[in-house]
Amino acid sequence: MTPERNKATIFDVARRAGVSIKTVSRVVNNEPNVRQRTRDKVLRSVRELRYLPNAAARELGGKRSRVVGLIYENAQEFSYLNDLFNGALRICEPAGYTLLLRPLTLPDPEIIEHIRQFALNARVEGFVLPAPLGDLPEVPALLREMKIPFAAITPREPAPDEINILCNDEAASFLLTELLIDQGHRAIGFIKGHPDHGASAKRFAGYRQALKKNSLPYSARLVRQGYFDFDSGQAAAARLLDLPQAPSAILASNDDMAAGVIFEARGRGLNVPGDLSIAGFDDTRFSSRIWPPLTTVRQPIIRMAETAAGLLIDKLDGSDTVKPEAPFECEVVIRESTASLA
Amino acid sequence: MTPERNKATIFDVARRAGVSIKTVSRVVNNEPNVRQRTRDKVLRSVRELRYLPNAAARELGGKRSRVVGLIYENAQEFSYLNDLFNGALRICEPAGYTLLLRPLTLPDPEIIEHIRQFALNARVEGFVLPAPLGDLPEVPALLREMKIPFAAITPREPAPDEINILCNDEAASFLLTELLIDQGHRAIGFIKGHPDHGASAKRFAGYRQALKKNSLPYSARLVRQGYFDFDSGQAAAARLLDLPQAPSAILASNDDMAAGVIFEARGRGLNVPGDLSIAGFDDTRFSSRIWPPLTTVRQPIIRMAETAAGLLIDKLDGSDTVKPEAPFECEVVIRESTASLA
DNA sequence: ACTTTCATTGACAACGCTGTCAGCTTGCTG
DNA sequence: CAGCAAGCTGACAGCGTTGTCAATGAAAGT
Repeated sequence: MTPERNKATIFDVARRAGVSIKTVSRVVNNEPNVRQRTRDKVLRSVRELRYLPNAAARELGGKRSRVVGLIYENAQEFSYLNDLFNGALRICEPAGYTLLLRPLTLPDPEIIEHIRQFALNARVEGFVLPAPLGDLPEVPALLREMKIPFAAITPREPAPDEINILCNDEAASFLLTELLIDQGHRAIGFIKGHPDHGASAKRFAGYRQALKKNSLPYSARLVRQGYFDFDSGQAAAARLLDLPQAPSAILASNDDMAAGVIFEARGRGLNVPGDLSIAGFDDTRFSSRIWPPLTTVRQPIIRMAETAAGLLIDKLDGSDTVKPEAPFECEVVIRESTASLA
Repeated sequence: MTPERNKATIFDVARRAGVSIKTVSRVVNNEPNVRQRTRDKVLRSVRELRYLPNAAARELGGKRSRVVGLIYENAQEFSYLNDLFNGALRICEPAGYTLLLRPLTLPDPEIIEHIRQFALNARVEGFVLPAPLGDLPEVPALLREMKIPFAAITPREPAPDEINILCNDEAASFLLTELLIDQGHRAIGFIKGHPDHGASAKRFAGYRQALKKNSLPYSARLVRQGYFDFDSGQAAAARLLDLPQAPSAILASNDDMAAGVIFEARGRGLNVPGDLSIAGFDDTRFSSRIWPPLTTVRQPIIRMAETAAGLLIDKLDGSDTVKPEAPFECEVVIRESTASLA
């Protein structure tokens, strides 16, 4: 069934270069102890024959599959997943690694078994582990037990000696809240994110800090629990707007929920941002395309995914240097869903 | 680097079952000519040892990689891609196939080379080929030349003897247009989709048919070219609304463009659907979450992807029966962006 | 009972690479 | 100039399957 492929094998290359197959192997794998002249000869031969090592033979002989797994929660924002995948792929492909995706549906009592099976079946050498999976304690635990390295993207509790890609959510939330305060808002509603996501707590913390720094009272009535989805945002907004002293601005912990807030406000005939300012987090594809376009915070997901994949591959390739990365900077994007209090 | 894996090999299974490795191989691969009693013995042994065939050895020995490739245009709607991937994965995984994704950015003069490299590097045995890639003549041509089977999803020109997954876009477009006509609209604007997509022509054809059937005049001024993206939808809407006799309803060839139309209408202070009815195609994740929720058409993408992957795998596994599939039915979803003409 | 036929089974050689280890060169050192 | 370490190279044995083909067993025909 498999169509005809690149026929050249390591033997062909070796014969043409007048060396042994082992030497070709050394050159192809960038191993030391090959004279420069020999190396050149081999490389020329490789080029001329368009030699491509057979991955199956490589794995069988060498015990390395060069497969990186990306597991993710299926309910995640598509644009987040897309950025994640594209970023990781951009690194894996040129490095000769295969990137394999595996969606997971939460909550899932058998999630551990699913991941284990995936790792075994696909012979995954290392995982990219985006939020919120890195926040479930059992997932990192499983990978440690299986001795499979992973790069966690925005985990709640970054483990030292492991690869962690962080982002200063808290600072961004602080800035966004201050923006609203600067615009004159005093009663600022806040919709929390899903409690299983590490980011939720950080975003909430930034909100509280900004209130404190600006000597505004914190009122629990102005804070509602949401779950990162549109519906929970809408429901939370409904309850906030029903308040006797309704907020003049609402900060939602992501854009999906912020869209829900806009939806609810519109349904009540409220003018956004005239009657209600709304801001979110994430800057998804639609954030700039709903009416009004959303003030939000953008994470450099693509670069974060690239870095995650890059560090992971370094580790798989045997580099022992564990350089802790500085957190990535979020960017506040100001659009038309927020305005000064008249 | 590779962590310890399932250690049992075919030899272990064979020894335990008291047969030769070849017999185990036959059983595992569902080959004929094994007595039922022997088969049972082997299967029990497989279960007890939790035997999992080593994919690398399998490929090396047998020339079959069991890799299915899914190439797609990176600019596609995320929810479309997500459904595509999830549908295909749902079939591939249990069938023992690996599903590999490869985004492509259009236009790309080297697209052929990119696909060729991907097919070679990843040893892809068969492709799932969603629109609009199946509509570029060179892509199917390349795959035919490489003798790699593929399943085309909604191709413009379905080739006989190949796997084609179709959908009655035209009929759906017809229904949607008639819906607007029934609501009393007479001047109905239409925004065409990207000319490289086969679906664009079909959706336009359905629109024209509905006008004709209802004896409404066709006016080229009411038709604008779009490119399936938000901005082109907004721009087209601007020109339609600038018309001396502006339409009272606009049908956009997808929801992204319809969102652009809503955006433009809002910017002009128009009330949707009071002053302008708007409908789209695709029912993306946000179609029901913008204000007002969009009347649109939903394709059963997941089922289409499942069918595509299923038929492709059947073919790869050597089934020769080429059963032509009936087109999938689209579903018109009526929401609040359309209303009767006052 | 004696072929003949076909279903069933097994022995063994690929498949294309990497790991191991031994052997051959160099270039120094004393 | 012998002696030795380090650099370089190659021979060869796996790795865990599947493909091929020969051997065996059972059923059927004469």
